[in-house]
Amino acid sequence: MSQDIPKPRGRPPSKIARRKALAAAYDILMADGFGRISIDAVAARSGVSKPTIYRNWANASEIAMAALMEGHPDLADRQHGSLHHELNRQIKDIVQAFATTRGRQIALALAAADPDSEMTRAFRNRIVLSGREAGRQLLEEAALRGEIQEPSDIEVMLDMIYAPIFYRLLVGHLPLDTGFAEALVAKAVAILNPGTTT
Amino acid sequence: MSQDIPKPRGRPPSKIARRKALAAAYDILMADGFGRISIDAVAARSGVSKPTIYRNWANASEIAMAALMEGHPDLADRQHGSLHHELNRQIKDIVQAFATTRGRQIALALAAADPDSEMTRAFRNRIVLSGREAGRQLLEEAALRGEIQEPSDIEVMLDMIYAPIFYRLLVGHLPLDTGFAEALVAKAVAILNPGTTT
Amino acid sequence: MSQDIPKPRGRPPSKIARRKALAAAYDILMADGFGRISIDAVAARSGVSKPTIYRNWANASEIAMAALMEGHPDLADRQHGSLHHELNRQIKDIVQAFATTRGRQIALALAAADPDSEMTRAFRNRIVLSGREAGRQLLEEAALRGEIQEPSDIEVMLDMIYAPIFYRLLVGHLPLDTGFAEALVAKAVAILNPGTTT
Amino acid sequence: MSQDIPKPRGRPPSKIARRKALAAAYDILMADGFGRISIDAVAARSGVSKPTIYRNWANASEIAMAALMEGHPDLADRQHGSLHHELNRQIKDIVQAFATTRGRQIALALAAADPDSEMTRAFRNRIVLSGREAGRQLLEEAALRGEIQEPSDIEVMLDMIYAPIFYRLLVGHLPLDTGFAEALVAKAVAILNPGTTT
DNA sequence: ATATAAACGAGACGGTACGTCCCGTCTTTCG
DNA sequence: CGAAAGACGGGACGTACCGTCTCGTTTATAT
Repeated sequence: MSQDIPKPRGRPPSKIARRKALAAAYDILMADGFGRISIDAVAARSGVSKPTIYRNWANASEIAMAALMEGHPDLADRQHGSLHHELNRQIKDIVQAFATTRGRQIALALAAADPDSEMTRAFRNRIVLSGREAGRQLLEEAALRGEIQEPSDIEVMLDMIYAPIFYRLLVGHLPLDTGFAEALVAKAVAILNPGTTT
Repeated sequence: MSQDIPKPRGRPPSKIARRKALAAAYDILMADGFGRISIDAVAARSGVSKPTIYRNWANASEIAMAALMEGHPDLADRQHGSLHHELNRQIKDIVQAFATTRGRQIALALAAADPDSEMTRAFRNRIVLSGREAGRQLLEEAALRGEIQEPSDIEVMLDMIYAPIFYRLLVGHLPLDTGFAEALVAKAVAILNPGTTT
Repeated sequence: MSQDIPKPRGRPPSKIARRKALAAAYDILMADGFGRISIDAVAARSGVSKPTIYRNWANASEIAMAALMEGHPDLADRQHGSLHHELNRQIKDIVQAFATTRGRQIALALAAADPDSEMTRAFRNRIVLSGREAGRQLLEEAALRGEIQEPSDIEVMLDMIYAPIFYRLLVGHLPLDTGFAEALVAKAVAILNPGTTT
Repeated sequence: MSQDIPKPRGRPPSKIARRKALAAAYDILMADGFGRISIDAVAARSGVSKPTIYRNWANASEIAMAALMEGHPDLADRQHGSLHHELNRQIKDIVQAFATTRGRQIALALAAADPDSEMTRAFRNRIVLSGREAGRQLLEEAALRGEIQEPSDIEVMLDMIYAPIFYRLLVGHLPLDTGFAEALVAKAVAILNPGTTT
């Protein structure tokens, strides 16, 4: 039961223009940082006109988020292994993905974005919360396997695992590295599996 | 042991101007939000001239952070009680302090600030990390009392306790309320005191 | 033999904005003088934005000169009569045109202008030197009629006739009036037609 | 013929400060031009404080004029010779003095100055009109010697001789050089001494 | 084929804010 | 007690982007 929209009359939106704008935005983000992105800069660098950019995105934050979402690595490729092992692998991946220029730009983009925007919600879900959701699955499966008890307050638990990554990235008081990732996972597993001593 | 700085020669900086500018900046933050603060707006609202503002702060972010630091509640007034009780009290205070317009502006200001600026470091230490440092003291004292073991990886532990507050504030996926604070503390104590079941 | 300029692509410059800015600049010149003109003042008075003004003129001097050129009376309407008569009429016209607020602003604008600017050259030719060029024609025609000899050093001769007007205007040591104009022409004719006694 | 002012009461103004300010102003004029002089710049370069400068001069134009008057060459050292010879010598001196950076700054200073200021009048008389007054003396003496007739309209005559120098300096349509000086003098003498053919 | 409609680039528009410079004044300390 | 030092309110500078708008052009569908 496909939707019955009559084919639009005029010239269709150019996907080439869209792609060129996104590529230029991404380049600017990597080269100069989120604070230097602007519609004018994207237009100048991409050769796409400002009105066309505004037809696709509402402001500079949105095109930045769109550029950061494009080609975002999917960290959800789960495999079989112990919870500790799987969580360790995932957290390390996320930490590595965020401990880059790109990660910093992601954090800045999220902070600057209009929290009520549709694009912001999509960005938040696709980039910031996707790892957290994958983590929820890991926990639920581990509980099904009987590896851990069904955790109470799972939302809080997930925040305690995934928030520190974002926190170190933004606050910058301590490094965001593999050692941190391992220690974080160890602590998390200690709560989930109270038998083990930290 | 007073420092032997020779008295400065010229007209001293006007503390009145400083105060007026900070007050205007604070008002703008509360009324319109961090994204709408600007040197022009602060100058217009305060009656303080733009050059004078620039003599005191380097840009709009800095005066915003300064305004948010001024009169910041000191959450470090420790008392005696069990770790759980004290931590609960402190986290609830912080959550209440941040679950306001002001808290949101603090998070935005920190995210937008130049991470290498002196003012940013001061802001981070005074506002974002001060609660975390007080928490470190609580943990260390509890260990001395034998209430908990000396926690390994204390930095990661502290991040797991304090990061989720900031995380919910910025990401906004779940509410930042008293229930959350209690659950957070319960989880933290469970790690620190492995005898108890979650 | 029309030029083959391809039609310009984008939105055409608004002639209304241009006109409004020039009118405001002219008003300021007449009311407050050249020393008080500024891009900010022109923008405020005209309702035209500063960037638009900068798109049309490089600085305050240029818009002042442009405003003074607009609607400048053409003093070159020659008629038939003796050299003395025609020169007298022309010099009197110029003196009258310059012995006003507008004349004073013209002198100030020329003195303050960047001497290498294109606009300055146009202004100089249209306003300051146009009378001098008309004078050159009068002299050449009088020589053709045999009324005077072909004057040697005609450039110096023209300077001697037209410089004193500008000189009195700027230096202000003596009035710029009709009597002066007549005496000036009498002297000039005396050089050109050496038969007559001064 | 000393004036009878009662001796001033307090500490006399520092002539050293005055001199340092004037020297700095002169340096700026020569190095950067009239358009770049400012009280701030003079204060910074001279080490003299702004209030002290304001005690001596009313604004930047005045200190510029004062600096240009200081050490101004006196072109009035008359000698004996024919009018043509003496006038030629003087005009050449003036042209040489004005055909320099300094000459251009003098013209700009005069154009920008408040025409009603006392300092402006002094500057005008000392710098711009002093040559003209010396020229008047040359003419009067030549008339006494019977070398020329007593010229009618001597003010206009003087303007015709001295205005073209200033005119070429400011308008810049033709060079200000020795050839011009000689042609100018030749024309002038031709009027004053109608016997000779131009 | 030929309208017609929509998206395109180019580019000017009014507007806001930037960060700097200089003005002329005022307040404080020093010699 | 005047000079020096230096901050003050004020105002203009020239630039960068904003988001909108008018153009003339191009590309597609519908007649």
